[in-house]
Formats: sequence, structure tokens, C-alpha cells
Amino acid sequence: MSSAAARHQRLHAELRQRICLLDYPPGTKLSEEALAAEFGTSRTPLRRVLARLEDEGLVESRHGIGTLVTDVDMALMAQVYDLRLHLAALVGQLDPQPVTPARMAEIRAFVTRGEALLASPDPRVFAELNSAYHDFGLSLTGNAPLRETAARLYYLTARIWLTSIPRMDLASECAIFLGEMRETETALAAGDTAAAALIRRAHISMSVHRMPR
Amino acid sequence: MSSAAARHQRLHAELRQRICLLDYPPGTKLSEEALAAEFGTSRTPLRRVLARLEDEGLVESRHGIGTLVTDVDMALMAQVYDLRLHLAALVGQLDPQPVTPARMAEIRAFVTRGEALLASPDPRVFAELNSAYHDFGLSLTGNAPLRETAARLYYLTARIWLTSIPRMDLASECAIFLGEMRETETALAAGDTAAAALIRRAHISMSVHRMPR
DNA sequence: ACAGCCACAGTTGTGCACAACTGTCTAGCT
DNA sequence: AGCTAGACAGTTGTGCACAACTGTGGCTGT
Repeated sequence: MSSAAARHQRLHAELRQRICLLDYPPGTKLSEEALAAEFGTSRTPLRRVLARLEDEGLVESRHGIGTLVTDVDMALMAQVYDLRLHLAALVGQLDPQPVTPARMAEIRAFVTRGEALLASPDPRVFAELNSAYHDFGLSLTGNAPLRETAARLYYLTARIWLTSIPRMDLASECAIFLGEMRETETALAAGDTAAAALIRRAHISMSVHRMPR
Repeated sequence: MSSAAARHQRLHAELRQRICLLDYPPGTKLSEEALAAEFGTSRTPLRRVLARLEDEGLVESRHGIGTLVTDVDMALMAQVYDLRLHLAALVGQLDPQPVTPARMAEIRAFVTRGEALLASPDPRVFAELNSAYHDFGLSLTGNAPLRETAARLYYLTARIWLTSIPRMDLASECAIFLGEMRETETALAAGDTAAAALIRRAHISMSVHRMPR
């Protein structure tokens, strides 16, 4: 990959993570000049990144005002969740990937990280692990457009959990999360990728229902 | 909407249509300078449009070479079709919209246009009608992310039909298309939005199977 | 005291000049 | 004749200066 495209990917992933981990809470004004200075470029390449984030619905640029992190529209997010549920199930239907030893090692590593999280619960560590685990779940399908679409929608809803957790039971959520990973490990050990996808769908659904109103 | 954002939308839709109608066949080199001159702007706003088209997978910019219209990767397109089938069915499941008199007038207008197409078949007119009809089909769901996702994927595959039609029977395709619209009119007249979505899904599937190999 | 207007600081949007890069063609050497 | 190196034309990428726009705060007139 060319260095320009590589830097674009890097900055995009970095800013997206900052937004989704609430380092930049909704309403934050992102200064093009400050970010350009931080990353050692001029405004031009940085604006390319912000434009992509705007297309993805994570920020909104207003002439004369600034580039603001979008706030979480719960009516829209409910629609995104509805769609994500079906896409999660599709992971097990569209070109499900065979369970390889490498993949088993991955899921076991996730279980280990989940156990560590349960031992010392932390919202940010939870969110980071959840993001990595979601990406792992998508790797179970060989359908690239499905992966990209599901990822895009995931990042739209990723902030909701972090904003809700203060009104939820963190330790309980960690235990449930670890339980999901262990169930998935069992399904994958049986070579049943579709079952793993359905477990994911079920837990997304239950997670939504547990959220405070 | 601000005039800058409005122009961005306009140019994006225009270039996307040119690509999907094969005015710019795969491999065409899009000159930033020439396009900027045509639309009466400088390269800067135009590059914003090309960047979005690149994110959507319709063009590819290469430093020192040019911005090329992507060629149609059939392996990837097969995956897109798989996903589109399921999304088409979801239109009838996620927030299906009630059938209003205005919507009935719309579908009747489409049937009329379909009859005119059958009377004098033309690939380009077919493609344009198909695009408008696809957009109408998406309006049957109130789920905005589903609409955007399905539209995005549609434009990825839109070029395939136009490249295949020389090896297919145009008159037959027009008749089948008109038949689909009439079936949909019947379903909507019965107030059955979900049935209309399933008809769409069935015809997308059959269209894929009719394509020459 | 209050309302309205104006100047100003701060931000994104635009245009332009130049840097970086690629493929081609030509001149020169072997 | 063939091959290599270098100049060159053409394209996208970057940086910078300025235009366009917005909100605010203060000033002025009533």
C-alpha cells in the first residue's frame, strides 16, 4: 500500500477509536489544525480522513463552526441494532469459514482476556476487548461486503454501551461477556461456525434488552 | 443544506450514474482537472467527491497514474449479490411502511414506464428505470441504515447487468421486469409490503441465475 | 436599561502552486 | 540493432494562503 493510503487508514482508525471510546465525547469540536499538527501533516490529508468519518456518520462538519462528533440518535441506533441482528446471523450463512487451529487459538486467547477482564473489570478495557471480539466474529464469514457493512454499523453503535455502563452492573456485564466467549469456544470446537454466529446474534439482542431506558 | 454539501451530493450522484450507466466504462481514467473544469469548480471539491467514490469501491486513485473506474470483480460481485438477496427480504421485515395512495400512484407510474420500455426496449432506458425502481423498493422500509446499505451495494452491482445484456434477450428481460412491477402492484394493492419485498428478492435471485456465464 | 448593530476571532471551504510519482519516448552508447 | 539511462509530459498528493461563514462580545444609540 502506498504510504499516503496507509497513513489515511491509520489516522481513520485512530480517530474512529477515539470517538468510539469516548475520548472525544459527542459534541466535541475536532480542530483540523490541531489534529494536523498532532499527526505531523497539513490540513489537506486530515480533511480527507474527517470527510470519510462524516460519510460514516461519526462526525459532522459545519462551515464556520467546526467539525463536531455526532451525538447518538437513539431512534436511529435502534434501527441500526435491528439491522445488525440480522447481519450477525448472516455471518453463519454467507460463506462461513472452516474452524482452523489458528482460529481456535484466537478464541482461546479471547477467553483468557475475558477472564482477566472479569478479574479486574474496567469499562475501557471491556470496550476495547468487545471491539476486537466483534472483529473476530466477522472473520468467521468469507463475505467481504458483509464484513465491511457489519463493521461500519458496529462503529455507529459502539458508543452506546460506554454511555450506558454507568447505569448498569459492570461486573455482571463482564461475566456475561466471558460466558458468550466460552459458548462460542464450544461451538467452534464442534466446528459449528453457524452456531457461533447465532450465539453472537443472541448476545447482541440480549445486550440491547439489558440496556437502561 | 449548505450549497457546498448540496453540490457535493449532486456531483457524487452524477458521477456515480455515469459509472453505473457505463458512460465511464471500467478502466476509464477520470481526469480531476477535466471534471473540475466541466463542473465549474477547482480540483479541491471534486477530489472530495472522488474520494467518496473510492471509499464506495467505484473508482481507484493511483498516485502518478490517475483515477480509474474499477473493473467488475465477479468473485466479489457474487458475494455482494448474496448479501443483497437477504437485505431485499429485510425490507419487508424491518419497519415496513404502510401502503399509501401516493405509493400506489408511484408503482402504477412505474408499471406505465415499464410498458413503454417493453414497447420500445432500450438497454439504457432499462438501466435507468431499474435504478429508480430499486430506489422505490427501498422506500418500502423505514429503516434508514438498511436503505443506505442496500443502495450502496446496489450501485456496486448495477454495472453487471449492462455489461451482460448484449449476451441476453433484451425484449425478454423487459417483459420479465414489467411482470415484476405488476406483481408488486398487486401485492401493494393488498397492503402487503412484506410480499412486495419478497417479490423483489425473488427477481434479484432469478436475474442472477439468468445471467450468462 | 435595553435592543440592535458592528467588528472580530475562529473555523471550515476553495483555489492555486508545487512536490511526488509513473509511464513513455528519445538520444546516446555499446 | 539493441539496450540503458535520462529527460519529459501527465497525473495525483500536499501545503499554504485566502475566501466564506458563524457565533460572540462590546459598543452605541435610544
